[in-house]
Amino acid sequence: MDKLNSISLFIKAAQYLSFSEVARQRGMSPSSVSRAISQLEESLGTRLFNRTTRKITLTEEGLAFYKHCDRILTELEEAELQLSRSRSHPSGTLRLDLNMSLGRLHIVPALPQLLKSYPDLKLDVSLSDRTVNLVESGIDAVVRVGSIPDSRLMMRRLATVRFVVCAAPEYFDLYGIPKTPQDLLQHNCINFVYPQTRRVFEWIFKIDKQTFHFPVAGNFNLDNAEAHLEAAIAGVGIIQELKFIVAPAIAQGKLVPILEAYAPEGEPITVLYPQKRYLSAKVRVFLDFMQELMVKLKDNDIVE
Amino acid sequence: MDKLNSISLFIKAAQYLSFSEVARQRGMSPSSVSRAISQLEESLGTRLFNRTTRKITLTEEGLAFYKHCDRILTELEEAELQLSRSRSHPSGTLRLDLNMSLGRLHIVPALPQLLKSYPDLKLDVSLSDRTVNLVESGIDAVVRVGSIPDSRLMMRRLATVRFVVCAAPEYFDLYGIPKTPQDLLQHNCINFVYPQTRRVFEWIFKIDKQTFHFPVAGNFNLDNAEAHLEAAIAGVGIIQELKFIVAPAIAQGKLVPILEAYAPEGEPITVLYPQKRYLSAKVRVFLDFMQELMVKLKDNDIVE
DNA sequence: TTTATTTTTGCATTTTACGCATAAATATTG
DNA sequence: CAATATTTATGCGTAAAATGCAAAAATAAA
Repeated sequence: MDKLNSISLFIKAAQYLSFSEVARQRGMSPSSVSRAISQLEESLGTRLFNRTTRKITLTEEGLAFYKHCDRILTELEEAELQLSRSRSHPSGTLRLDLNMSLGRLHIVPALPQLLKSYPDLKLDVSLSDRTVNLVESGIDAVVRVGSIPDSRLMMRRLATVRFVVCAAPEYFDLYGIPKTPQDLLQHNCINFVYPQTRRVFEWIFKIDKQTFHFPVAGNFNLDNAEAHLEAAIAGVGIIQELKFIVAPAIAQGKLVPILEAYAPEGEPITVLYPQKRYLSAKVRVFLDFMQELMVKLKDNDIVE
Repeated sequence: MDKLNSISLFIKAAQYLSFSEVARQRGMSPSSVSRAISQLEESLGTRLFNRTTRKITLTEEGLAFYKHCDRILTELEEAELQLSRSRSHPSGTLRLDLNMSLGRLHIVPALPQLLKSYPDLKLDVSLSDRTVNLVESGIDAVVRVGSIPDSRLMMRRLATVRFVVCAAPEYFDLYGIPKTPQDLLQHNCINFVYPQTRRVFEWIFKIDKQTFHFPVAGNFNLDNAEAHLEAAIAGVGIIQELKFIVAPAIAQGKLVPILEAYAPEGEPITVLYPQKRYLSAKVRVFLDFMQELMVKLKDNDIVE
């Protein structure tokens, strides 16, 4: 018999001074109660009840133990209650690591709304694109753009974001508008370099439903997506960039999209979080928040 | 797995952040630890650890639960420690019910010594000769003189006390000294009446190794042993009384014993206490105290 | 890239718990 | 005072649970 259960039975027995009554209330046989208490006494090495075949009374030691244990069980219940509360009511610190660009441009601006909805929630947000160890770093959720290698983490695919090829209208005025991917070879294409691997991002196009990786040339390499954007706005050259990065500039007429017929499959926007079972409230709430945010972005035609 | 054990394992795991280490320390297999924690999480409905196959870290909820439970387990240990202390170190109130005469004349005067030896001990003493229900009345031990009907109580026979026939020297000066029990029929014998049953105590003698009950006559009946004694000292008549009652008066020459050759078997002095298992420290200490007291009485030839 | 460590899971075995029937003892009731 | 009913304790057979081992999966370290 579970010691904690024995103690719980002991407490009831001490209150009702009857094993049978406890047995009735707990839906078990009187013999089980009797045995449970006996074993508890054995393990404590102390007799808790004085017994006759018809009556039991607490020994002095039993009374002392009862007072202790009553409080202990209450505290344990409180501890469990707090857990179940934190399960339904998000609180504590939610630690996030967000894709640099998506985070800065779209998620972080929306996060105050999340805090407003859950006043007990605190946020600890980092922006990066590296692979983080959720377990070690204590991070609760990670948002990434692009395909993710398999891991033991839970993944939820939120949306797809397309690549857009574009440049400043001034650039096109000077050098003309490419009509096919091949035309890009005659243009100054600003390459993006992955900060981690230092490898140059290969432009992608879809021609007749087939996807092609397309090395392009240029005199300006950058390893930061927003600097990449700024360079294009400045008229340095053409870029292929994720739509959520260039969308505001396009809307403002600072950039003009081209080659839309050759747009490749988009990249997935994914949120990763530890284990599925017993998802904590704060992570659950963040997942919902991201879903809603994606709906808004979809409405604005920024993601799909 | 016992929930309390699971919690204990959880606490160790939270401290070492390793199931294997806990398993080593507790001499069990890592799989058991893993399963115990999993089941605890299941029962709480909350994930306590973030896991990889090589590392575990506490979740925020796990940390909160850890803080709670660490204290709870400590308190439980304290409760058990207190029990084991009270088992070895007598404290609390020792409730006694003592035979009226033996209690008043010999036990109560010695009890201060017991209190001196165990400063944490309190005494609650009643003097009576009735049959008491130890369980219901909450009495820890009862001292009785005379044979005891079988019961579920533990009995320890401490000594035997003889009956003594005696009277004041002034009485014998007036009426002569009886030489045989039969001679008593010519004397004024003060009868003792049992207060409960109102039956007259029948004098007992041993003649040629045979015990005889012997109704004697008199004009003075009493239901109190010490009043009985006082009446004899006053020279009213002859009494047959327990030795521990008359011994001081005999020692002082106030009473003179007679018919010692016919002295019957004595009455047992018995201490009764509940159940044998897990005898509480205070009762154990009282039993020892009574043994010692009886040794002294034996040395003074008051009991045998 | 290889090695070693750590968590997890399936499986066979041992241990433990549970309820029933029964015994023992004692309040309660007529 | 006797009969009845209630309560605790125990033996026993069955059912459930825990345990350790072996092996798998995954990852940190070398």
